[in-house]
Amino acid sequence: MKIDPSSPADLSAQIAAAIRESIVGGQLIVDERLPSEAELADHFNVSRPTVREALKRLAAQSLIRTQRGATGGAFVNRLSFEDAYSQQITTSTLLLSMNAVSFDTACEARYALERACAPLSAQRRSPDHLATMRAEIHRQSQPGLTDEAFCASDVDFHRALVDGAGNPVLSYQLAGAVEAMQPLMNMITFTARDRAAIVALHTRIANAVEAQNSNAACAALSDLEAETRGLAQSVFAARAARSNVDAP
Amino acid sequence: MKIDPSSPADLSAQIAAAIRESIVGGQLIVDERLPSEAELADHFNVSRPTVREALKRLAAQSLIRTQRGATGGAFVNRLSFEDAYSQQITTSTLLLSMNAVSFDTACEARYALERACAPLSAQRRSPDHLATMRAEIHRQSQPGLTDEAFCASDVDFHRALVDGAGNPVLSYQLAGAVEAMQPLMNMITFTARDRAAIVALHTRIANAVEAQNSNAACAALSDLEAETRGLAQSVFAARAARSNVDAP
DNA sequence: GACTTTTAAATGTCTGACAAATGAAAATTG
DNA sequence: CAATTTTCATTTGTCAGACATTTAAAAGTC
Repeated sequence: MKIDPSSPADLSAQIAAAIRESIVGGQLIVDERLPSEAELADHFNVSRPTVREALKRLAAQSLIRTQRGATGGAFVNRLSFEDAYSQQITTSTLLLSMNAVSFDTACEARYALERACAPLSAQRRSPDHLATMRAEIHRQSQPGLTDEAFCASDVDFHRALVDGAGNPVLSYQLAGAVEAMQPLMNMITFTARDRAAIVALHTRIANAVEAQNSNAACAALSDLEAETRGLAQSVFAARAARSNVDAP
Repeated sequence: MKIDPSSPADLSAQIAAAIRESIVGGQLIVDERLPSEAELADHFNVSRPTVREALKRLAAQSLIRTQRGATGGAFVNRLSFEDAYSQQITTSTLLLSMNAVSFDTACEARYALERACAPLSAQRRSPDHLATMRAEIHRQSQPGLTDEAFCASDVDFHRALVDGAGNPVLSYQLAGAVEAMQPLMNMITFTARDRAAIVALHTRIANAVEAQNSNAACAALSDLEAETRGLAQSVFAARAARSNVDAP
């Protein structure tokens, strides 16, 4: 592990990269203890604050964890699915909100991915997943539900569908696609009729999954995609028309 | 933006979380300049090194960038697709390598997701994507190619397939699934016969995509999945048998 | 032997300082 | 006056040294 002191890049960034390579490359294994900050500072010929900045960078990516005390130090962290989920969601959400990704593009990606899960979910879904889907459908039918609560329930419904596939890697990959859509969906006002249509489609999906009919599930998902995109389009069109009148 | 000095969590972690919330929540917009380190230290009642550790955490997630000089400082960063890709790949790779995810589980997820892209790719692929796929197939047919180069070419082929869908969000989501498999694939030794079978399947996929036949593309992908899983199974079985003899 | 105290090692934080980069203002020059 | 150069203030990057806090192991005590 070497760094180049004459490089224009920050020393702490270089050190973080060097250690990261060692972890990704397998030279440092899970739960192994890194040298102490003082030893690292010595090794890289930098000061302790610089080493600390490097370690904080790695901690931010959940690559290491630190522990105080006599036997403390920095340890290579086992990246849990949970940590990976939340990183994935944060990244996806920011990516969509900061890059003027159109609603259609995000929606298309999300439903394409969900249709990839549907056959597996239809095949393997547990009673638990079905129960969650039914419960969320019921919640969505309640009158007086705020738009945000409706969207949150929508996310939970789709998560149950994805988790039903019983493949944690798939669940992880889909987490970003499903959750990152929520802020976009929150921009939509759902009328009672819109909600009824969505609930009906959710019911079709749940029925298809329960009947282990993957074709029907995919078809229902496609219809839901069309419904969602149409809904968004009319909302955005109305908004654009209004702003044209307000500020000609 | 407030922090709790009596909390057991690191101050730098708390400060990072507070700023992150402001970015994700939209209080800080892209390219906006954060207060200087000295001002932040003042605001949070901590020292500058502590603030710096917090900022490095955010920089590690590409949430901010820093610039030196008179008008320098920390700026909210527009998360580029490129940055998001590489974060996604790092996270996915570590998740697979650290969590004893079976080859089958990872493989199933990957091909399920690719089949989600295939219809869109068949519909929209540009001549460029087709050319890349053909070129990689040609490279894979070269004798004397190392196993690692073969795997790298495999990844490039599949990336072209995914990018053919013309949906950057989909490409981003798939990047992790495709690239994270490479280390697992690298554990396999490909015989000439294995390679021929894979090249034949790749050709079938490319032909189907060129003919805009999404059903054929999905079918070929399913066959490739079966081929890959079978291959991995026999390799791992042979390895297990050998180690049983070596160390009874 | 069980309990308490001490101690050493490690991270967490602070203070103060200097170096280096950088853009803007001021001074200089044609 | 315009163009160029110089100066300068601001800000991040780095360093050195110190103290606080936490933690587990070692030493001491009953």
